[in-house]
Amino acid sequence: MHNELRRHIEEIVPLTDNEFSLITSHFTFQKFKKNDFLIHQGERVKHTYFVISGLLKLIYHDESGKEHILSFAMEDWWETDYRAFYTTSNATMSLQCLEDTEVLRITLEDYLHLCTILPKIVSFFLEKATSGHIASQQRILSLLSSSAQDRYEQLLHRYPSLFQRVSKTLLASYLGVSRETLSRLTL
Amino acid sequence: MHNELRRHIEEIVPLTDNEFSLITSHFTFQKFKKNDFLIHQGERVKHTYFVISGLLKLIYHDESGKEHILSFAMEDWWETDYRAFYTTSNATMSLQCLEDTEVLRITLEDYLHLCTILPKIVSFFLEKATSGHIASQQRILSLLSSSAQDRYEQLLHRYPSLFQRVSKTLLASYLGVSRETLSRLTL
DNA sequence: CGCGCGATTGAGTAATTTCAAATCTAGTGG
DNA sequence: CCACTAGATTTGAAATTACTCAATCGCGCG
Repeated sequence: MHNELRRHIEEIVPLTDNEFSLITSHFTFQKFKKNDFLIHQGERVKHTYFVISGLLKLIYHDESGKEHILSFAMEDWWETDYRAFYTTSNATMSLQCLEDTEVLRITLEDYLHLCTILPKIVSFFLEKATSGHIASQQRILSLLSSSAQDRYEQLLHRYPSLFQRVSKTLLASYLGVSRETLSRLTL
Repeated sequence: MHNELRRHIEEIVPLTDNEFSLITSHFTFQKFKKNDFLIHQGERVKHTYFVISGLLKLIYHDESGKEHILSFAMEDWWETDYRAFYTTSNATMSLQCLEDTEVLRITLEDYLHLCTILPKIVSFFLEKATSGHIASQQRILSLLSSSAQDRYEQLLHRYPSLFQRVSKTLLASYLGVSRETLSRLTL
């Protein structure tokens, strides 16, 4: 069950068996059922999660109770409320399962410890943080400059499997439009 | 003129004089006039820029010619078209001066070289990439869940100096609304 | 067969955009 | 000191777009 993690890390930095067991010793395996919460808005965020299988949504409930989707997290994705995780504070978002999901989780303490004893993993995390930053910028760009129509097409082109795995209602709240508006788009 | 960079890096990782001169040898100082372009949409992106003084805007011109502002970059900020920079490809955005601006620039080659010979700088860049990622997520969150009104207040609360330094038109295109709409908001 | 969930459709309402005109402001030269 | 201009901001009004609320449709499952 750790093989996915090794393959994933080795796409960026090669590892010896010893290094990899050093890594796995910092992670804990955990299983969740559909609809379970990994992170609850308002509560302390202790972990970052690496998704082995399944699907998560990172969501924010605004004052009026409406749900906004910041991101989906599927196989090989890292997800958490990063702001809360790195500052050891309370979550402004929730992280919830859309399917039964298996993850590896790591605490901030273990994350920092791992970076100390295995410096090359820092390069890996840098690569991940960078690509995450780039992806977020692209998302901002599309929110600012593209119509809901175009954003929908971009999303489905990039992650075709989402169309199969999640409801239109959820896609709408990722795109930032009401489900009725999404429904009226002509593909 | 490199002192700003040293102070900035040492907020995250301490440096010896030798280490710092190693760093500066990888950067080049450059001055720009107001309205100059550091990056032109469509052209190759060779550098990441550290802003010593002045103010930049990272913008995207859509098909209809409308300008969208992804980010402002002021003193101590790092900015570039990151996607294009890391993949050595052409810019989808432009980076332009709103004021006379002084920067230190580094190429991807020098960036990677520096990471090799000075591993502790990787931790610094990781910290920057992480906080950049978090900031982008917060921006997405506010685009999805807050009214233009609230976003405007959040922006001015977070960066009060922007109100002095840039026109309302630019703030509007950062917030994702027309300048007329911004003008009609009651503060 | 009927229930329940998600998706769609309709109609009225609210918010934003667009285009145009008017106003304000800072800097310039007489 | 004042008039003038260029650029930025504000205001007005029509047109577009998206939202909300409600009703209907479609489909899988007990």
